[in-house]
Amino acid sequence: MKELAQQLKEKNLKVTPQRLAIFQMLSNTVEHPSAETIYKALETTHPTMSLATVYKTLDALKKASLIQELNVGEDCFRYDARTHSHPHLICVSCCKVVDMDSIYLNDIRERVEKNSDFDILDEKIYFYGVCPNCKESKEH
Amino acid sequence: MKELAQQLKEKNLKVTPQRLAIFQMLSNTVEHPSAETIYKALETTHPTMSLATVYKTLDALKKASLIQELNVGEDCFRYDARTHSHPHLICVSCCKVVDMDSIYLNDIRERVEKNSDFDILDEKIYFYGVCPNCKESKEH
DNA sequence: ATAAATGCAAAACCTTTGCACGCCT
DNA sequence: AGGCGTGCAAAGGTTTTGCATTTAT
Repeated sequence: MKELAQQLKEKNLKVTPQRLAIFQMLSNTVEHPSAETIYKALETTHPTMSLATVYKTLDALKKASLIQELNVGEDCFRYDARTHSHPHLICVSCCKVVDMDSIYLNDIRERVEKNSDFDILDEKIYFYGVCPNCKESKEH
Repeated sequence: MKELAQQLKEKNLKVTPQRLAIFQMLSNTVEHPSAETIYKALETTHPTMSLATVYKTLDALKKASLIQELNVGEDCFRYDARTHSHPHLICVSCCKVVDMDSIYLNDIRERVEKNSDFDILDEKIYFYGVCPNCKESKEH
């Protein structure tokens, strides 16, 4: 994987400790955190960083296509450093958001383009259900 | 189509002029309006109706599965009286939201269930692109 | 040097909530 | 009488904005 700082530079974004910390945190998690969650996770290592900076950074990264924003139907956005379009599975019981490998739906964009008059640029696919963990706990 | 009032009654929702107006407005449009848009659209016929009532009604209809809530990535929700799960096409240029016939993606839930350990209950599928109208105006 | 990023506070925005009043049975 | 729905105002929560200061290049 390319150095995160390098990726920022290529998009003409100045490399600041705050941006690196946020980008790195997002790159190393599978949790799809919200702005608030990111802010709290970095509180100990970056105690002076403000929530506004988190929002501004997420906006910059999003516009640079270095991260993507998720809308799973909550009151806030979540963020994902995997920018390649892929479906997400959301557990309605524990609210966990899990990545799904996009290969299983590889052909659907093509199908949509064929059956609509839109030029498709992007897609967001969310499946809601019960995750394996929660299924198990319900059985007990 | 079943009478709207009848549908409300079946869900143990009292039939009020406000609820009927909102439900009817949603049933007769393909525009996927937001709460604010609904409120403004009904302003002339129901001048005393408050925005809070719109929100409360939408919540009641949603919980009764008479409408569904859409998250197309804007700052507010949109609503759709077609409750059968179907993909939506969003024009990134004019922000129009269009229904797509779900038959074109009939098999995907099945595929997701087969390739994940989730029990799938619902899905939200959004495609972002340029609609025919906007494609045309860009060419000029 | 200078253009951009940060941090703070305030504002904006959508949505929810509390409560009194009204309506209908 | 009783329970629910409405409308108003206020509150809540997330996100954005303005501005002075600091920082990166």
